[in-house]
Amino acid sequence: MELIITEKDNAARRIADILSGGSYDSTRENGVNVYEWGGKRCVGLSGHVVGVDFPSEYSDWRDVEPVELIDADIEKTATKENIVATLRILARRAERVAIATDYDREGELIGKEAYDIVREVDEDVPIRRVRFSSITENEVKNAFDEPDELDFDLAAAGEARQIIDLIWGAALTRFLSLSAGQLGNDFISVGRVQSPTLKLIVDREREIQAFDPETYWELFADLRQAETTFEAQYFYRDEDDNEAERVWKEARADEVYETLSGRNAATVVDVNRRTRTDAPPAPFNTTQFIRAASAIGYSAKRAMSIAEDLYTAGYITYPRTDNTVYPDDLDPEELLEEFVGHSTLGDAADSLLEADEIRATEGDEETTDHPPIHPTGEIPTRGGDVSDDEWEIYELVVRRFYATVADPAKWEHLKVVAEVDDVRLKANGKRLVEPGYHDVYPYFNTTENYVPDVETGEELSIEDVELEEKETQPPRRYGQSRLIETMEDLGLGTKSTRHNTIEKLYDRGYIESDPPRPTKLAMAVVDAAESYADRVVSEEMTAQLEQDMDAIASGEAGLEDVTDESREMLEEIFANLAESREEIGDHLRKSLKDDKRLGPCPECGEDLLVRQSRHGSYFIGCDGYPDCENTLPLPSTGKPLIMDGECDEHGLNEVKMLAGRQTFVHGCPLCTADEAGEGEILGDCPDCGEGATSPTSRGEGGETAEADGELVIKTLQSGSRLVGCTRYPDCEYSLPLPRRGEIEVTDERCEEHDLPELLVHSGDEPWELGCPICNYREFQAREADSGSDLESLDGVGAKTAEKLVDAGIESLEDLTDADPDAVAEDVDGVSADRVRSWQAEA
DNA sequence: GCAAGGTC
Repeated sequence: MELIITEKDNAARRIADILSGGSYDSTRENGVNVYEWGGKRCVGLSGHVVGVDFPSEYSDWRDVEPVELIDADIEKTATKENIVATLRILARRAERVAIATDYDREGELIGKEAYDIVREVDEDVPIRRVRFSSITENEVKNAFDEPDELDFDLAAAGEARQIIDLIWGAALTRFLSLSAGQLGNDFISVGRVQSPTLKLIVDREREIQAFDPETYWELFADLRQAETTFEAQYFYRDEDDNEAERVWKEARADEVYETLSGRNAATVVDVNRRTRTDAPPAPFNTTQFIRAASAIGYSAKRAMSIAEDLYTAGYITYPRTDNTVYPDDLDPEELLEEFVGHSTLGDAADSLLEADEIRATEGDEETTDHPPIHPTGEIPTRGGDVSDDEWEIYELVVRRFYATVADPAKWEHLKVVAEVDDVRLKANGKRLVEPGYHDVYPYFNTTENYVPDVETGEELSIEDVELEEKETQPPRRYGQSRLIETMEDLGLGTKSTRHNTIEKLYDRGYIESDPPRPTKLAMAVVDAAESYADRVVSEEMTAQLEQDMDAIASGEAGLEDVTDESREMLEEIFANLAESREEIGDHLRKSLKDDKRLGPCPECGEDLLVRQSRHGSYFIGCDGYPDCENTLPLPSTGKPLIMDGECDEHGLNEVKMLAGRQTFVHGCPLCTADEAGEGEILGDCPDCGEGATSPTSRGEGGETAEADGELVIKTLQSGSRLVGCTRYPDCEYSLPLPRRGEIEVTDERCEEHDLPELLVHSGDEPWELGCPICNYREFQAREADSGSDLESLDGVGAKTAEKLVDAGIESLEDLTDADPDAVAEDVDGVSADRVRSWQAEA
């Protein structure tokens, strides 16, 4: 029997299909799929099935000095025991083995791990390596016709990385955790990838904190030609012909304002027209996919999770790839034909097929493991096979593929300069004269700015002059997708790990909110690392490791050379660290407290801190405990986040409760503690409260407890409100509330649902909303209707429409009336420019 | 209960 081993089940099935001509049988052993046909068995691993770790005598953090880990043995142990067991059984019966893991460095290491498992049970069976850059009939058959040998040097390069990452990560993580007394769940982690990533965020925050805003002025004038007016901006040109719009001296700004206001016409002195070609984008790699998904409102984690589901279901190709060049075997024309006749994606495919020649764009990176992300041609049904969110992501992938085979777009730029005495005004017009790929890929901003045709010498009347005082802005925080792009540029992490690394920073309490902001703890960890172990917060460590791995792979260096040198460097770091252990610990402990501090305790003046009870629920307690027993309650939904804003009355920071889509602002905990309405318990949750029968599991160990959900009024981050369950996200029961007006909880109770009747104060007369459940049906009808016409806009799907509705924009009419900047502020992932383009469309 | 890298 010949045994074929692949990196994942999906690849095993496809290879079996190709080599067997579709005639394979599949069985399951230990929960692992095995595909068999004519004397062959094919089994898929699940990535790494063994992992490196220290022997068990090193596992108690308090018993082992972290420095001892540097020279500790490192063992390989099975992490996927069922797969390893299956592999052993199959290997015993194999006469030949072919390793067909992914064609990249990590794939070679995973192949070597399989090799070692096979060798344990059979010293002699021939083991070959097959390499192919895509799973297609040609490539796979050729690879199996000419099998190669495993590249042990390349695998050793990967092993060196494993060893170095483990030693540095574990030793430094334990050191910091022990120094601050943070053991158990709240340990303080450090790593080759996570720490430089955290430093990016921390450095940006430092710039923001050090930023000193400067005042400047900008001047605008509306110019009119016949019936059309357009906006022009004052600018000056320095000796080097650099143009600048910002005026730094108030006197000069006033002077220009006087000149413009005192005159009623400007003379056109220059008209400049040019066309610009706007090339279609390259195929999607993971990073660019995440970026595009984030522009339509998906977090990196959510985008990847949906892409993985779409891949598993067979609708798109493998979502973890660096490749931006389609392989030769992808025939774009054939793939386009799959979409012909489709209700929403068909027309675009038709129009693309009309071209004389279909050629795809190419990016800079061509790799051998997986193709760029593209649709497979298998099309799901919206609302049936896939949810609205999944469809939105699927459509993005399809349309990106369309864009890569579409024509470039053409813009016409028109720059007009007009003068009033020595004051120059400029208007930049742009028109999309040939939409090209924008027709099939509506995710980019295509806002036009209309400036009429004017001629040199023409007189334009000045309609309106504005002088605006502005301030320079600090640099912006990294958004998740920008962070992932920067990581890629710096070589940090891989296509498969970057988004996980960011999640890890959230989990460790290093960053909060979105875009991520560093906690005090994060600042302290980066401080400490910069002072004592600069390497581990620098991208240099990865760059050096890459070089070392290349040296191992090419045979110029041995694994031991590289790991020994790395161990020596870490020894030196520990020699310096030892004396400063207490100092570092104090700084970390202080920062941990700063992250929890709300302000002075009204009873004793010590600090009020966010604390967690033994059961896991959050409350506010005094640092003076046990002398001061003052406490304040917090809502039971979500995780508290301390905001910058302070309550004028009590001097305490306001609190926001983070709970995904049900995130809401709780406010000053002292004000809200005795305030009626907000946070007040209305009654038991019909889904999971007392009286509801379904027992729900919670807490550690998964023991079941009596359900105890209660309904409260929440104000979400977006400002909209709802009646939701305190056990969200475990219980998602919710009832809608009107967007406007103050809600009063009355003493009347609905007999049927045992909930209070609600009164809404908006306008002159309060109106009775009544029992929120009784009103649900009416609301449902209203909500179902609202927002639906928004989806007619280019690039607005259910998800975006929902977010617009949350922000108070329920119809095209609302959208037209809205201020684009305010909308961009309120709605994640929507830019003011995009709003303007919708307004133009509406 | 440490890392980073696969995969789900």
